[in-house]
Amino acid sequence: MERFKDVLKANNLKSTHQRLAILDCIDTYGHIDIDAIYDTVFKKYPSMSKATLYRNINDLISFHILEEVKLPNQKQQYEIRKIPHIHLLCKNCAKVEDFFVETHSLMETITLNSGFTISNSFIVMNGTCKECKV
Amino acid sequence: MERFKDVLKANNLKSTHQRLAILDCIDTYGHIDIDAIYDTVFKKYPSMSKATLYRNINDLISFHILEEVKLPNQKQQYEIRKIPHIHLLCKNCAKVEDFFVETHSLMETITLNSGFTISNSFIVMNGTCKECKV
DNA sequence: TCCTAAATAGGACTTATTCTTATTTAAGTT
DNA sequence: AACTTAAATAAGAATAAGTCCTATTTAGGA
Repeated sequence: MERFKDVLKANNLKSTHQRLAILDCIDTYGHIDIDAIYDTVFKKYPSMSKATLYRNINDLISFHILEEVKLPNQKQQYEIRKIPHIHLLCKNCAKVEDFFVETHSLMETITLNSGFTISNSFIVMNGTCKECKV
Repeated sequence: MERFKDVLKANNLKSTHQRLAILDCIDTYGHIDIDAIYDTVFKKYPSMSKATLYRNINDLISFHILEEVKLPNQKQQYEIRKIPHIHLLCKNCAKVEDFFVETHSLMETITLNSGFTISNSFIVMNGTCKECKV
């Protein structure tokens, strides 16, 4: 929790209960959509309005504290910003797993052949996780 | 246009004017969001309702004739389904470019190290296109 | 403890999407 | 070419998602 206070302070944002609860919730779940955040935080702060949630999500994204996670055929999810990584999505159980892998050579190939200067990438791999395999 | 009639027929879907206009529009633009599709098709068929557009987009996706294109910080776009490819998004001019590149070795690395069985991937590279570079 | 800019609550408002039903149409059959 | 019918559409109601407004509250520095 303290780490989020520091992050907020570093961005001149006040550490309100709502904000901390939102960050804590997203951190706990790893990847979560807006309704699930609302349900979770609402249990702790029943007075919190949806407007507050939406506003905070948007603010935290623009301060690069949160990041969108866009998965195929799913509602948008959110995660705490961390070291660049890709997402593995299990088609069976819908679990989302972070995975750290070097993508430089792929980016280089693309840069060389496309003329694009690539700064960052968003990669989702769709498949079946260990647990769901027979 | 004939090719779309064939695709629809192969899926037992009727070739309505609206459907063909939607497919033609998406094909022309390459990547386009729902409002832009509406504006374009509406010019040709002012009687078309939004419900028809939404219904068709969803149906065409479930028949794998269309695919979602989810880009960072943007409204969802749609494209005609084609050979697997990745998307290059220019941060400057917002242009979306299709790019064909071999991703097997990356997928293999991930499979080996994660235990996931990967079936397909969604890759977006964010950067600056040729034309927007100085 | 005081002060003030920032943040929240709550509801109004707007935009996005889906649902419902009467009407129309594509396309196969005669 | 007319007939038939299941599929598709139009139009608007209904619902869901997201933003805006403003009076009140609060975090956090002095």
